[in-house]
Amino acid sequence: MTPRRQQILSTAADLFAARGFHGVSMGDIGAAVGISGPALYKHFVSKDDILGQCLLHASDQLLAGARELLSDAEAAPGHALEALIARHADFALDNPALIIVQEREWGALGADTRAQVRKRQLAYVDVWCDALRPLRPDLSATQARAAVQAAFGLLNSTPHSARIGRATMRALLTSMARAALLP
Amino acid sequence: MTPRRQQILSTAADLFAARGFHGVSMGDIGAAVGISGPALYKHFVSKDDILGQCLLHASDQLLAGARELLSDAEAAPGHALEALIARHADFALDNPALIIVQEREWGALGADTRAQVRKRQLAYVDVWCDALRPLRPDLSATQARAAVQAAFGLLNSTPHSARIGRATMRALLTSMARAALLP
DNA sequence: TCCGCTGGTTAATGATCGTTAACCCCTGAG
DNA sequence: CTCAGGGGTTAACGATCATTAACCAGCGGA
Repeated sequence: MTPRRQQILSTAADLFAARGFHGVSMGDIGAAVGISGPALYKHFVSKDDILGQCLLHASDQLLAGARELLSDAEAAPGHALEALIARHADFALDNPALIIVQEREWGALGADTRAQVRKRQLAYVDVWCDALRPLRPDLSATQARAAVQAAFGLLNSTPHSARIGRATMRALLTSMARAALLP
Repeated sequence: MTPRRQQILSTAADLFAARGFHGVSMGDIGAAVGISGPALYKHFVSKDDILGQCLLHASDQLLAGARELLSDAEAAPGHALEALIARHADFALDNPALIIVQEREWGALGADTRAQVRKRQLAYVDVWCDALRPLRPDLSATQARAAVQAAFGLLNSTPHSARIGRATMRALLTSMARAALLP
C-alpha cells in the first residue's frame, strides 16, 4: 500500500471518529491531507471505499494481533486472556480513531464489506471466548460472548477520557478488565 | 411536554442511534412518526433542536436518577455505588438508543446545548466519583474519573450485544462493573 | 356563527455533497 | 526525445437535504 493511501486512511479515520461518516465530506478529507476533493478518486473508488478500507484494516490488525499472540508458544491457558487484554488495551490506546469508527460506523458499510468486517470481528470475539471459557466454566457460550463484549466496552472507553498518562491508563484498564472477567 | 413531541424525540433517538445524526433526514424522522418532513417544524425549531432535546432529556434522566438515589436516606456508603451501578444498568438496558446517541453525537451539538449536556454529564460522573473514592482511596481524583468512564463503557456495551435475556444481562453487567471498580 | 390556533400538507429555495469530466504537469523508461 | 501514466487541478452535474412559504382542515371558545 502506497504511503499516500495510508495517510488518507489514517486522516479519514480521525475525521470519521470526530464527526461521523456522514458528517465528513470528500472535500474535508482531501483538505486534511493537502489535496482537494476529487483527487481522492485517484486512490479510492468512492467515499464508502475509504470507510471500508479503514474498517477492514482495523479489524484485520486486531484479529491478526490476537492470533499471533495465541500461536506464540508460551500460551499457558491462564496467560492467554491476560495477553489479549494487554494487546487490546495497547491497540485502543494507540488507535483511538480506529476503535471509535469500528464500533460506530459498521452500519454505514455496503453489505459485502460489512460481511467481511463482521466475520473478522466475530472471529476476534471467538478468540477471546476460547481464552475465557476455560477460566469461567460457569458462563454459557452466549454469556461469555456478552462478557467479552462488555470488556471491549471497558477497554474501548479510552477515547472518551484521555486525561491520564498513557502508562497509568494502561494499568488501570488492564486491571479493571481482568477483574471484570475473572471471578 | 405534548405526547407528539415525546413520540418524535423517541423515534428520532432510535434513528440517530441506528444511522447517526447526519445519516438521518428530517423526512426520515417525519415518515417514522407518520407525518411528513416539514411538519416537524411545528414541534421543533430545527433538526439540531431535536438532537439537543434528545441529549438534554437523556442526561437529565441519568443525573436526576442518580441524585434521587443518593438523597434516599439509606445511602450506606458501601451501597451508594452498588445502587448507581444497578440504576445505570437498568437505564442502559431500557434506553439503548439514548445511550448510543449520548456517547456518539454530543460533538454535533451547538456550543450552547453542548455545554448544558456536558455539565450534566460531568455532574453525573462526579456523583459516581463521590461514591467510589471512599471505597478506593488508592485512586487519585483523575484516576477515579477514568475508572468511572471505563465502567460506563462496560455498562453501555449493552446495545452492541443483546443476544442474552434482560435479567441475565443485567446480572452479568452489574457483577462485572462491581468487580472492575472494587478491589 | 365566526375566528383564530394547532398541526398538518405540498411546492420551492439555496446549500452541500458525491461523483465525473476535461485538462495539466511531472517524471522515468525506452 | 518522447511519451505514457500517475497524481494533481478546476468546473460541472444531479441528487439530497434543511428550511421556508403558502395554503388548508378541524375545532374550541367568544
